[in-house]
Amino acid sequence: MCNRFRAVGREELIRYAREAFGIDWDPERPRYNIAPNTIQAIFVKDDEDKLVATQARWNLIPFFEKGEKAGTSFLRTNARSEEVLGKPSYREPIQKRRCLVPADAFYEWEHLHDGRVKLPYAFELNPTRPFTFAGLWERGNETRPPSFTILTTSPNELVAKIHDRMPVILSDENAHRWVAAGPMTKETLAPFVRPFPAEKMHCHRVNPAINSVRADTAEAAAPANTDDPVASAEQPPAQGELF
DNA sequence: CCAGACGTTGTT
DNA sequence: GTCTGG
DNA sequence: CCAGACGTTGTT
DNA sequence: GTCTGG
Repeated sequence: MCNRFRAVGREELIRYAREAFGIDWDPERPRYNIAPNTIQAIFVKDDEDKLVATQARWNLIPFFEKGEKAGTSFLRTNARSEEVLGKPSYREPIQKRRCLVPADAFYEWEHLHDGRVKLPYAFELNPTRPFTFAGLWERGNETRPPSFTILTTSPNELVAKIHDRMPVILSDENAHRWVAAGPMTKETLAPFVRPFPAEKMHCHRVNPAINSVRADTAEAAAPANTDDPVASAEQPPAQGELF
């Protein structure tokens, strides 16, 4: 789960970065449909321990993967918070390269009719406002930019209706702590990776046009038109041909 | 995550 | 069915 | 010792 | 690079 998210409210995101983190950041364009392997802003500590926005690719490529095909065997867009301390890909990032991923929604799909129908939902804070995912990043090199992944955890009651995992969302207070220097142990990690409270979130169905990663538009990210097309959207496609 | 492709030969 | 691209 | 993995999600 | 499996 959580392989799509949204960051569209330019003014809100600018204000959030400045007021919550003291970061001078302008997302420049709204991203309605952020997909794996795309470049997106993350917040990291710089050499002087100051929080800054930088660009990174969503799909963490671990330091041991070299060459052209690095990162192509499978996605590392999510990292299980339960496993992250021990996995070779994340062992060092969880200690030294934690980051924040600014967003204002994430998408989840409800699968119907044996997976032939996929209904997208947007999950937002309530009231809707920007937030950050807990992320990890890895350095880039001559041929590729830095890369990042988003931690996952068990779902809260709201997300559990659709999926059995959810991304780790940080309170503003925890976001500061997340990127503060310090060793991470099972005990110190635990308070960060608890499911974000369901009562502070809400969700709604979205236009299925969002399914296509190329649909990076306000129309595709708009709430589903519940006046009519629910039935048709949920109608199973024809079951093969009858000769 | 979902959508869309899924192939070879020739080759001025 | 399975892989790649976004 | 060497070889091979190194990851997550979904499963109406 | 480092860990796991054989």
